[in-house]
Amino acid sequence: MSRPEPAEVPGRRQTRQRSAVLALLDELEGFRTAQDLHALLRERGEPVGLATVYRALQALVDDGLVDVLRSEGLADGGAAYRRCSPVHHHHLVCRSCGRTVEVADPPVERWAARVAAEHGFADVQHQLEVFGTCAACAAAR
Amino acid sequence: MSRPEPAEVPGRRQTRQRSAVLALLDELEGFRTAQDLHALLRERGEPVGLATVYRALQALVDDGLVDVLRSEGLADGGAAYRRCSPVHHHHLVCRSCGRTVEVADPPVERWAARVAAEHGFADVQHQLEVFGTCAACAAAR
DNA sequence: CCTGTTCATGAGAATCATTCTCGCACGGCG
DNA sequence: CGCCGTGCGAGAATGATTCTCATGAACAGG
Repeated sequence: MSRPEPAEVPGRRQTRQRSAVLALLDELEGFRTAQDLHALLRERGEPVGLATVYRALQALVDDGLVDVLRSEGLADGGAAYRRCSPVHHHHLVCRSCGRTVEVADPPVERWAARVAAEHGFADVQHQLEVFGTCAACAAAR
Repeated sequence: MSRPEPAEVPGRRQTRQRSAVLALLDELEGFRTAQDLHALLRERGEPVGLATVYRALQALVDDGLVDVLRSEGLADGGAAYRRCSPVHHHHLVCRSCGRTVEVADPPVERWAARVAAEHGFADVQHQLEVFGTCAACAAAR
């Protein structure tokens, strides 16, 4: 109950671990699981606790700096994270190599809002992910 | 209103438990978790093992008779299942009561295919879910 | 209808990702 | 410089899903 700042970004403390997580995400191109990121950090000689990685990722998601993916497009049971631009967008993800392209789509935004309104739904939000096999992976196969 | 003749798939045995799961799903309108369905079945006096519910649901998903939802729009950590029409469609889900409306959207289909093609992606598939608060729930609040 | 083979079932254990607990260390500010 | 509160880390706890394996039911052939 001693929470000074509710939903705003309270001055997140700058720590070595948090910076390391963000820096790592900046270098990676596809979605990675928390466990994955944790393993990568240790390999790099950045000892970070697993719980800390989860905490950092949640904070980053809350701050809108990272996107999370829970679809079955990847391995089951694991949420995947990726550094993203803060503006609303969707993802085109390679099923095979995980490479991701951010795409915007104004028409879908409008469509979602309209359809929701037609059915009496308010406070609308939506999720759209497109999966496929990228050119490189298709060629390799 | 709907034919009581579920698509029987070769190699799939018809058992009391499997029928019970499918019958239950036919009556429910929203997405339910596996644990939820398990509890409901026991209440109805249909003793079914939890593992069996999971197996039945997976089989139904494989056969395309049931849709699965893994988004964070609902209860945390749990996949939700729902009886669905076999044709491609998307869902408009009430965040509060779980009521679901199936919606079709040809424009999005075309858009997804086009965007994927532009980036060299093949074998495309997509997922789109819209969450909101339905009229009834908004009024109740 | 009867019987054998095979696959499904069920109870509980195992697995796996994620979250929580709690004592300790460190960042930031006075 | 020293305090206060937040972040950290290791391991335990949680909770959903999957696996194991002995038993029983479903279908096919006789």
